[in-house]
Amino acid sequence: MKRQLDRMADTMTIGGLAKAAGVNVETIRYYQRRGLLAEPERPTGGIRRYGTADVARLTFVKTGQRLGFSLDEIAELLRLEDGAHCQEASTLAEHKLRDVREKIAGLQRIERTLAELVHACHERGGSITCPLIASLHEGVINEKPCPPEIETRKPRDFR
Amino acid sequence: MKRQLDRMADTMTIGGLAKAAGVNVETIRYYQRRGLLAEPERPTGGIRRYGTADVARLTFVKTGQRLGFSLDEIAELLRLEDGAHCQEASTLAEHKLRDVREKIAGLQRIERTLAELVHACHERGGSITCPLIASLHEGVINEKPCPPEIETRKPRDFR
DNA sequence: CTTGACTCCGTATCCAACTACGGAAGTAAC
DNA sequence: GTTACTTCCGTAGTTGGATACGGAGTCAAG
Repeated sequence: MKRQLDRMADTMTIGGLAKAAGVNVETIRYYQRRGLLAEPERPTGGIRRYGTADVARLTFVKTGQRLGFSLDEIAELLRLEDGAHCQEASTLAEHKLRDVREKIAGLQRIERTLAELVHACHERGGSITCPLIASLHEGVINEKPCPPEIETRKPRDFR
Repeated sequence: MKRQLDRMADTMTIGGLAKAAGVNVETIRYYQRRGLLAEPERPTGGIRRYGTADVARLTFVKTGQRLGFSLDEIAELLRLEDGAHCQEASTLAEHKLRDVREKIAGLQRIERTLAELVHACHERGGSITCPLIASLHEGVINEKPCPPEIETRKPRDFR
């Protein structure tokens, strides 16, 4: 699918690349530091130029994030980028899928409990205490206290 | 429900309170700094004592967290703790419920896409490229690109 | 009266993924 | 050739919710 476009037009400055990919300049630098994006050579004291391959790279990263992958995981996917490692790549995706499903299940438990409490608050006939507040005191659990705690370390909200 | 227990037995040290409430000592100090838990007076150069009311407070906080409230929101709920503000409290819960539902919806979109990609990876007959990797290049979106971006700021995974 | 466990307190560090800042140097338009 | 924007680069700050550290003080048992 790609032609000699590759070497053709490395014409953008970092600002242009940022605009083209819809990210912040600082984010690009950050990705370079993290090794997610190569830093092109710069012509003796001049300014680096970027091309469509770099836009593609950023698309890859951002898409990965939208799917819930961390930057480290995306780095791994980039290692497998040649397409010859479909097995490994999809295994990674399966792990992620499991994570996502667990997260959904957890949130659904929260949802049920919150919905019940809100409902109870609306229903309460002249009861003195607020059902929500009361439940917080009593330590409402929505059955299943999250067994051995699958510690997913803060994978920031996808954007 | 509460009797004069209140003033009765402020017998625990911070370590005992931590054990009783199932949290770390440092967490208690942290909550004190954040104003979520009062610091009892300490008898001239002595050691502070805590009681059942403090355990209850910690239960309240931890339960709130399990329901997805941030510490700031929990502080707000504590302000409404007297039970006379059921209206306000449940409004807060309704907001949270909306957040949670949005989060679930977002994760479900991710889930669908990931599941499709994993499936495609398994199905692919001799195709050269890995469908997952290809999709990342193409910028897979699972319809609905998250319109004005509801920026929920990192509400750490509930424990 | 010493040992060991705990408390107190302030400050520093962690995680992920950025974002911001400041000074120097390059580049582009007038 | 001056003004105005960028780029480069290193470093520091942000967010939320803790956790860790280190030195000094306290307390109970032996």
